[in-house]
Amino acid sequence: MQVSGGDLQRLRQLNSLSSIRALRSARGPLTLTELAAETGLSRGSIVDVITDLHERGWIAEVEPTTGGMGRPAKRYRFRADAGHVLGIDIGVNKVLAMVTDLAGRTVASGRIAVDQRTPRHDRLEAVSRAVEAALVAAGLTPLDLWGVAAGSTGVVDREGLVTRVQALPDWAGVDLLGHIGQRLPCPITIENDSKLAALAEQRLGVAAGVRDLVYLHVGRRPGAALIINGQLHHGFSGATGEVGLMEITGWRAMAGYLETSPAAGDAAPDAAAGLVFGAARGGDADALAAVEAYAHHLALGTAAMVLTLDPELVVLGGGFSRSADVLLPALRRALEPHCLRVPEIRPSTLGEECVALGAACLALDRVDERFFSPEGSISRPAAPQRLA
Amino acid sequence: MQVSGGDLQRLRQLNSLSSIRALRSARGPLTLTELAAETGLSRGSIVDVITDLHERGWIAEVEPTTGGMGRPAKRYRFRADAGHVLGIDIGVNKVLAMVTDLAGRTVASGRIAVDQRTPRHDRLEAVSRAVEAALVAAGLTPLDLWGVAAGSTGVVDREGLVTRVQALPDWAGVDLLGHIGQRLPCPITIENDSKLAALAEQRLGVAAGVRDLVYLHVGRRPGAALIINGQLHHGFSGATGEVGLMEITGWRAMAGYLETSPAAGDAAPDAAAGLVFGAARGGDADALAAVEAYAHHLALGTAAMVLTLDPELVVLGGGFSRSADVLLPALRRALEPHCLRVPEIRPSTLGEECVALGAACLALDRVDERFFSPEGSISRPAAPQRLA
DNA sequence: CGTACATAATCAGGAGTCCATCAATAGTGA
DNA sequence: TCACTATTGATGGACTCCTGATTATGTACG
Repeated sequence: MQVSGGDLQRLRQLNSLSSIRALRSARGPLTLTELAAETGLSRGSIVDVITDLHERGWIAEVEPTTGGMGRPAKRYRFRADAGHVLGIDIGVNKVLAMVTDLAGRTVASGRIAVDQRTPRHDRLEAVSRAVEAALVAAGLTPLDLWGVAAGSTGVVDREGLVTRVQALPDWAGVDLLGHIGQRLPCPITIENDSKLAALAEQRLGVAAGVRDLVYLHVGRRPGAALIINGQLHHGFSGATGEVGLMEITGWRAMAGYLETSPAAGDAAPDAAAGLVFGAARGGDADALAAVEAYAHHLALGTAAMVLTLDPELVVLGGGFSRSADVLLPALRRALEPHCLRVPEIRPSTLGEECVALGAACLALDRVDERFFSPEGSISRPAAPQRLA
Repeated sequence: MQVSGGDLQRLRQLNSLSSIRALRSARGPLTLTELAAETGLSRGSIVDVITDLHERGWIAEVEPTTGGMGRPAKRYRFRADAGHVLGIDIGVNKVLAMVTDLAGRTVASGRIAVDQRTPRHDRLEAVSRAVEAALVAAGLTPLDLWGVAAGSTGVVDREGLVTRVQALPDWAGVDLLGHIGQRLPCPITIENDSKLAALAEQRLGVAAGVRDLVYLHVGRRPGAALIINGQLHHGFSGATGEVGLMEITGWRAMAGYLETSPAAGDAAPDAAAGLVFGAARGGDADALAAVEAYAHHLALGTAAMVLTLDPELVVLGGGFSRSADVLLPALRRALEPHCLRVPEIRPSTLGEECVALGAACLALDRVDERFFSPEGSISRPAAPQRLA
């Protein structure tokens, strides 16, 4: 939107950008003719632009195909391996660092188990070691990273400070930006974990391409996140999707219906829900009642968000979403009386790596803003110069 | 974002755009030197661009100022009168059509009183006559309009169809797009009235420049609208801000606390609220209790939206906002127990023209997209050619 | 094996836009 | 009337893009 004209170099820069965009979003490599058609530029100009991009290391040539009529065309692809980003999930039970290339493909990862009682210092230490391991596995140094994003439980404000945490006793106020920034000299973003999971689902998962969605994290600690107009909605102080704080939704205690159900027997709290969902699947009356009660309260908070935003889709993520076959129909039934139109509800597909994946997506978004947007400066690439 | 390179004309187009943007957002007229500084272009290029725009009728020259040192500079301004848009408020009690220029200044308006029982056909007829009157007053013909937007009660879907109305018995399903389009040959947008009021407040009113806000329409029929990331949030089916549909908020009946309060005496329902707010202002216990009860329920729905979105601001509009001195503190108190952070709350400032003004803003946004955005085509202006 | 055909790459000429520079112009103030 | 100041106007050079013609490199077929 804010494109601000300029001189001839600027025009060349814009055309380089269209070419890179075309190559990035294309399925496979493209010929010069295809690129000309895609960008609307003439053939001669495309040749100029592409040779320039090739020299600067942004794109690579691919073997031409044989067997067609006429002279085989040179083919070019975007060099997704020209740079890498790091996505970090700082969870309650694990720390997962994941290196991806510029196309978002996972290259390597490092994972360290922790638990709810791991003290702050040790958890931060685990972050450093997981990052280290992922970098070693990918054969990269911190200097090769173009961006980093990390997800943490709790409310994360605009400055990257964790302001409010329930799951971890000593985690509030932790300066993740500072801790990670000490080790990695590149742009860093900190974000709430549910928000990153939502982003991952919208980019790579079950909500691919959906512009407005509500992500529900169903688990022992419920959460929610919003994607509005294709973008993560952060909110003024980072506290979006916190409808669970309203007492009348009953979100704070609703997991108790599952954990204290007779169907759970005397299983440990973190195993109870799975048992109850299993029993409900088998038709157990107690279990069905517990799921019904849980869904009733989940629906109260969900309805508040759905009625507010009128989203296209609701995505069910988090631990309990493994039992979506039981939970999803119950939730839909419980939503009916509240909503004008109950949106489609889909269970998450990305599994337990979704937060780290979402973090990588966010880091890639920042890279896009810096290098691949008209406001950015592909003409003066900071990192890729080192390719040459 | 989607700027797609191109040839030399394209560059000129982008530079024309920056110049027009600079002139539009400037306080007064600008000299060529100021324009060069603003756009980053060289002096010579600015001369080219500006003479071109001048010939095409987009800008006008103003008298040079005398009294300064050196040769007096030519000064140019954007011709806000190069085009006009129309904003229409199709309300329960009135139809208001308002002609504004491209800067959003009201040029003329037409207004026709109706009431809740006016049948559909007559209300549509009133729309036509109000538009006619506004155009006559402005000295324009339908061909001079570059865009129209109209606001109606009820849920408005993406196709401009009014799908769900409570206030007007026979209004559901009305084809406003068709009715207006028959008379006015230009792009037309239909939108919900509260949404337009919210937009007006964000552009011209008390929320100027705020990116995320919740607009509360407090009146006999409550409503809400959202502005997210600086843009009106329409939602998948147009039904955003409908938290009042949740029974537990009590929005459907909360106006009853005011209308049936002993402090209202036996005033007519539409006058009761004003009396009660007045009595509350004077300290009457019954009235205070009624306001408290009203605010309690208003806060339930508001909290749902605030917790979902974490907006920077809540704007209080609609009829009851005239009593914001009483209602606003009560609402803030009632929100406290629900919210992490109670956002700032401000009463609306635009008065009863706000829906029509918001409609004009929306129509202007569409004009901006068509003419003044990189995706648009200022190079091939449809309407302004007729200036010459 | 050689020729016809199809597609791609390359090159040259021409046009449009922007920039830097310098002289000319129109005011002010002594 | 004469300096001083800031703007205007004009010229040449550099860059990018487009068009059209020419050359290169593969397949198909007699």
